[in-house]
Amino acid sequence: MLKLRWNYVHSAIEVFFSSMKILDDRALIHVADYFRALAEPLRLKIINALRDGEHNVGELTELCACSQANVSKHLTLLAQIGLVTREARGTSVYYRIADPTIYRLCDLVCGQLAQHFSDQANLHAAPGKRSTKIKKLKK
Amino acid sequence: MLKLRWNYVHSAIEVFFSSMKILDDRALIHVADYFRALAEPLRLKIINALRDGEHNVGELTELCACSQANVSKHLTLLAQIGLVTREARGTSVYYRIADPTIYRLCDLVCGQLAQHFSDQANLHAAPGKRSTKIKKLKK
DNA sequence: TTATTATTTAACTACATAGCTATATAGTCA
DNA sequence: TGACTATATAGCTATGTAGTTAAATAATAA
Repeated sequence: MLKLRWNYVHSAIEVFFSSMKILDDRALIHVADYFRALAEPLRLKIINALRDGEHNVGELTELCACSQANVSKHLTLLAQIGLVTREARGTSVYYRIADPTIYRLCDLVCGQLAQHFSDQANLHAAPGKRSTKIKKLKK
Repeated sequence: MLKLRWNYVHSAIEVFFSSMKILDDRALIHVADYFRALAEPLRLKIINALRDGEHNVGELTELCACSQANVSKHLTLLAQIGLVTREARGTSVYYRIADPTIYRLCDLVCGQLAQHFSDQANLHAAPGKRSTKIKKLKK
């Protein structure tokens, strides 16, 4: 399974060396758009709910415990950016993850955050070594 | 070098299995905040400029070709979220990447976007197979 | 046809924030 | 001390967007 994911890592690193270092402003906008799609808790919740496979809008509304219109709007955005695919069947519309890469992104962030909070906890646990440089996460 | 990065991948995947599936709403907010920090072209530009090591605010202002106040504000945000570290030396303040993970994130997104645009190009090049489901990226 | 259900969309409000200008703060040197 | 430089911040405007409500659209069934 880990083997399976290797190609992704390899190609991603190649892309980085070939393009990331010379990213022009236009490309940065696309990358920022991609990250912005993941910068909303409800969208992450939807994405997380799609881990186990496709769901229709009603199911996702239930799973996310919010309004159906709101879920629909977020799904539209996710589809526009190519993160999910849309398939109408009967009166329902089923969405599924189009790009499993997002889970690797989320995993990396989770790992980093865990490390970050762990570091903070250690700093706070060590008297006299409290960090004054990094303020608390806003809000 | 690829070997070196392996531990990161492994631990990230472990974190995913241990925590991502049961992310509560509070955790989702933190993850979203992290992504939001990367959801701004200028911040990505700053991060990219820090690839080769530390820079002070003046240098970053020059490299990003924008106002000093704006760079400072973005750097403050990046520091708050733990992506960069701040170190005052003399009258200057030097920033450096605190979390190399972000480059792996950017690389993944770049790879995915390249794939996405490549797919779109192929779709547009194949008459009669044009996709109607996914609209163009907004704006 | 009408009724029903599922989804999308339009219109709106409230809020967050990017970028600007001007000012404040802090360190260095005379 | 004052002058100078580097950085941070306050106040402001404009823009984007999350969430809500209500209406529109689309597919199915009676």
